[in-house]
Amino acid sequence: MNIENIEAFVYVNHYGSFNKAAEILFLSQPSVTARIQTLERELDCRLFDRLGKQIHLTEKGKQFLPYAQQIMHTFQKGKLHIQNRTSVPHELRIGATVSVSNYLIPEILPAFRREYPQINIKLITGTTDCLVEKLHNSEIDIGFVRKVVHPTIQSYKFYEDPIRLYVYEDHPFNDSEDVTIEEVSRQPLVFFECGSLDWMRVHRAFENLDHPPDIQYQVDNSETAKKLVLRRAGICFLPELVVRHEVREGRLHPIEISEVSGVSLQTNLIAMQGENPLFIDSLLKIGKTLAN
DNA sequence: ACATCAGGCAAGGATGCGGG
DNA sequence: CCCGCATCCTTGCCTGATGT
Repeated sequence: MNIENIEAFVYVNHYGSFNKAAEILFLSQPSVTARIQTLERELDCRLFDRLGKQIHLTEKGKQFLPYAQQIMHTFQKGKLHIQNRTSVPHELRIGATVSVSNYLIPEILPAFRREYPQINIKLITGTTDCLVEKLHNSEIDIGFVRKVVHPTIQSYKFYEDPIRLYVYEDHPFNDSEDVTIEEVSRQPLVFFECGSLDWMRVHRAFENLDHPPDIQYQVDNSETAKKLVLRRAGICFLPELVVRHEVREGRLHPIEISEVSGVSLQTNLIAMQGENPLFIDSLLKIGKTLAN
């Protein structure tokens, strides 16, 4: 058995391309082909279906993949363990937006540390643009940001946070069946402005009305917005993560508004192309558990 | 010295896509 | 529909490193 062949298999599957995997592994593409073929000979089965330009995992490939990932994972952990005894501890520098830092990071990092107890984590908070720049300057290894499209950056959908209207404990909307955007517009509103494209849908919901919404406070900080609602200064559209504890304690209540149903705030995990794939895989797995 | 193996280069076949 | 081009993977051959 050869760890390099398994590594090639994991990377080819991850990138869906022999070429891309070769680039990442600093090999020529024929070498990757050779590694996959060697592994296929060793396992006595085809791992990929080559359908013209596209490749797909075969059934056997799908069955083998979790074992291959496990081997890679264990190897990486072992390597880190040995390295940590002789060199400085490994550090992972994570960049995150303020809201991710406040609400997602505390949920993610304990689980991540359980997987990589040897890794020290450094958290850097900033805006999406600022974090993208830091990633390019190698000041951070990975980032949790809003949507980013850039040729040298790999972006993964990490977490989708539904946006709902939240009201305080004894607000009249708690007893209403179907609250309309028209009724919302007549209530004192706290407007949390986060600048994301998805957020524009909340704006547009008010545009069709014949009068403007009663926005009494416009704030750029979700924590401030939430506290204003808790102090009954108004009601507010907020991402679910921001108010999770208050909803659990019964201090805030979500109200479904059909005009803005399905609106959510997307958090993406970004890294430079091909870097830190194992950490990314682990974090994406942790991200999936958050959604449940 | 020879065998073996990994990896690179170049050529070739297959496929996808856009334009005429 | 056909053609040209780009892209992707495979194959054959060569080279260099390493083991026997």
